[in-house]
Amino acid sequence: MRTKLRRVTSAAKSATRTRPERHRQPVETRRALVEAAAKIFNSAGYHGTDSNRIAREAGYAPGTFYVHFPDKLAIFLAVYENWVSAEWSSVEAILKSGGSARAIRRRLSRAVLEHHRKWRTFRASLRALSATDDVVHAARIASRGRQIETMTRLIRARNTRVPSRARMLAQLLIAEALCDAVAGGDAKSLGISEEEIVRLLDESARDLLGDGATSRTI
Amino acid sequence: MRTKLRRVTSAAKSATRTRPERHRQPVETRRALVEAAAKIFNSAGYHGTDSNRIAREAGYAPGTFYVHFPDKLAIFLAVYENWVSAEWSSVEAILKSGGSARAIRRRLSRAVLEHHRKWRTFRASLRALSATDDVVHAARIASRGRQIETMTRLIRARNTRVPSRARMLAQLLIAEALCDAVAGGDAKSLGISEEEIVRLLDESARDLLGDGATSRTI
Amino acid sequence: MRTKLRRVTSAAKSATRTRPERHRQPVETRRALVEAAAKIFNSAGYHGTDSNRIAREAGYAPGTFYVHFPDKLAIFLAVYENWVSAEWSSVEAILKSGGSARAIRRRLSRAVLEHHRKWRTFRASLRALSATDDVVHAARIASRGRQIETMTRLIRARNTRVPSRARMLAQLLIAEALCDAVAGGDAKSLGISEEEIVRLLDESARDLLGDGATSRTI
Amino acid sequence: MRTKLRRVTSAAKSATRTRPERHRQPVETRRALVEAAAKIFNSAGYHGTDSNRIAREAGYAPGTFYVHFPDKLAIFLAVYENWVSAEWSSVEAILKSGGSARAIRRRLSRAVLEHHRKWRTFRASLRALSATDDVVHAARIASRGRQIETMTRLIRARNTRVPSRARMLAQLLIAEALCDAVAGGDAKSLGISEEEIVRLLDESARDLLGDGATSRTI
DNA sequence: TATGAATGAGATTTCATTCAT
DNA sequence: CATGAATGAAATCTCATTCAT
Repeated sequence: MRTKLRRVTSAAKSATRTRPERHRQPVETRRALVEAAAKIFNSAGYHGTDSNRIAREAGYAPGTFYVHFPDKLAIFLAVYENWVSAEWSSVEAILKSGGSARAIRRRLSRAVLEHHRKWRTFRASLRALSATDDVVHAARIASRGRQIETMTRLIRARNTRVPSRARMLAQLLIAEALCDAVAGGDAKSLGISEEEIVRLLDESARDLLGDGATSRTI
Repeated sequence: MRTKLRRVTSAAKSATRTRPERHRQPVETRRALVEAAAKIFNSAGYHGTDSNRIAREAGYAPGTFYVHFPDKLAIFLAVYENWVSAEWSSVEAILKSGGSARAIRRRLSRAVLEHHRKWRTFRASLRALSATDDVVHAARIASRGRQIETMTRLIRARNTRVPSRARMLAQLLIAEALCDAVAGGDAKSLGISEEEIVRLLDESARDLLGDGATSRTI
Repeated sequence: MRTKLRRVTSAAKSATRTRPERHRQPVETRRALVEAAAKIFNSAGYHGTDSNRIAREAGYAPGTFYVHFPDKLAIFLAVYENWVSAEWSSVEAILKSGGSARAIRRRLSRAVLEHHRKWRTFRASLRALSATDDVVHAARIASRGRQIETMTRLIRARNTRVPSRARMLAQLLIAEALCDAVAGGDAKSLGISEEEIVRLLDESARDLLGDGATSRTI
Repeated sequence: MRTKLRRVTSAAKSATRTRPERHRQPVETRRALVEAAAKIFNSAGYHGTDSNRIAREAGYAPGTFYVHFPDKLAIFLAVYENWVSAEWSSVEAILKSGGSARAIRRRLSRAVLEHHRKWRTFRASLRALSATDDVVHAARIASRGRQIETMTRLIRARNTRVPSRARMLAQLLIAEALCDAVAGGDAKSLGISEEEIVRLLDESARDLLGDGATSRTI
């Protein structure tokens, strides 16, 4: 004796809507859409997100989405860009903040980890798309390039010796991998202490940011 | 008011069909489906793959898919399992092969890298699904656990000191991250020599498999 | 590795399409869908009807169906509701019309019979679904309740003594059963005169609506 | 975070199977299939029943079904025939049993009611199919004819005056309708006592089977 | 007769996208 | 710009039926 779950076509939705009193600035609309998209992509993944829902969540009608973005992929890339610059300005802020090298490195690890924890699902979608879609792949490569440049700039600003590009890329990749494992709860599920992983992450960062201690790392 | 609609089985079609002589072993059919699925998942990603196509590619009709798997996710997990055991038996074979520790480590790196290069897209889908779907996530965690056990066993067999589980997990993650970057062509696109990345990968493996050289790693 | 598959919107098709000038009132669309559904359910039965056909028949694309109804069952229930209220407003109209009790009763019988003749297949599906599906069952019970209330109201308005609820339910059931047999052509096929059945129906109604004649019924 | 319910392809099923040690009499196989079909049709309805399941439930492979029946409809009709003769032989048995007319009538009402309660869903499917499918419709008419003949024979045997065929058909229909309402729990759900409905059913039967009491009917 | 793997047509449903207002 | 009803291609999944053994 089966029965379906009726889709709540119009009731519940208005509860979620923000509808910020009909803001007429296109920039604002775009921003709202990107924000909503980021949130949904990050909880349901790219393929679990539908463009109508993005619009609705941002307080707009489905059609509005296509006024601002040619397609779903475009807004995904916009979210990506937002995301990358947010991460790096936060990194930059931390590096500019005072304290010992060790303190800074610690703050950095925490921030990066937190960032990954927060964007876990979005990042997973990014990787998957990147393997399948040339445009996303290119965007990701470009972003990696910019990450390495930023890293170079930051390290240079600290008067430390700049490592090879390969070394920097590796560091980015390792940081991501370890952060993901912690953020995704993998370590925990495997009975591995998150602290130990974080410590390994910290060690691996030592060389790059240099603090005089003996690098005995990963 | 008709009693039955006789299905008009179009004659022409059966002429075109390849129909691989109606294999009658379900195990064989299942294997063929998994094989086809692996191939397609790995080129189009999970969401770019449809069950009808898997069946067709394996030489069967759409319905046959559902005789052997309840849904697309089930075959994805089956592919995953295949994949994991294939990787580890190859690793084991290499470790059992003769030669110096360095030679073995080198062969290992190459093999793992090759494996990642080959399964790049599949793995990306795996990660993405793992972030969204509990079953996949659980399967992945379980597999990681087995990977660590296998690693422990292999290292112990070599009479080397067994590192902490955290350290082993980190090594798995790092290897994957670096391999992915090389396999995905990221390094190349960024003007970074793949060899250098491979060298870093090799160094990071040294500690775990131990070869007496000074570990001056990542 | 494609970014997007542009859908090739075949030109020719839009020429053929009837597209009833894109009615823009959802209410109107819904009505059209319900109307089409009623018609098809009533000729092919619930299981012989598919949602795409309903949409097409109403002049819409398949997807439009799901904009207005979550599934086939929902539109079936909508049709049912329409149907019940149509029947009872017609009954009410007849009871309000002038003439002797006998004349009214006769008109009533004819109307009810006609109604059943017209909706024979739909009603059969309703019964079948009601035995299998809890939601339909509940809807049917609810509707029966309302029918009894309406009946009570109508009888009371005629200053006749209101019979027991059991008696009223029985009357509803008997009327339906006899009407169905006539409407379905069962009587005829069995060499039984429809008039005689109608007369029995008429007699059985006498008590309820009261006309002073001796009730010598079924 | 969704997950599917895996279909238990081969485990649970064997539990249900009767597999009566490979009975090789085709008659026996047919009987087992009809029995299983009756059971499933009656719980899931015609459209909710699949031929593979019938076979499995009877302890056979899907193909076996088609050795004994040309299609699903054929077995439905076979079940119907079984059902009708079962009902009438039970009626006959009761009428042949001793006791006062009143007692017999009472036993009869109970038996008929019980029969309807037991076969509620099957009968609903029968009606629905009958509205859509000519073959089923014909079978039902034929069966009705036989019912009326049997009724005539039974009444004649009791030396009571045989009513008109219309009257007998009406009685069949009324009995069915009232029984269904009780069997389906409709009366109960509407706060109507089943006993009262049964009493009305009993009264309506009085005339036909005659017991000298004043007919104060429906 | 019985088997059971395979079939394939077709129904249900989704959702990125369009377009007239 | 914004709207939102409508679109329709396509994917998932079912199941009555076949056929080689």
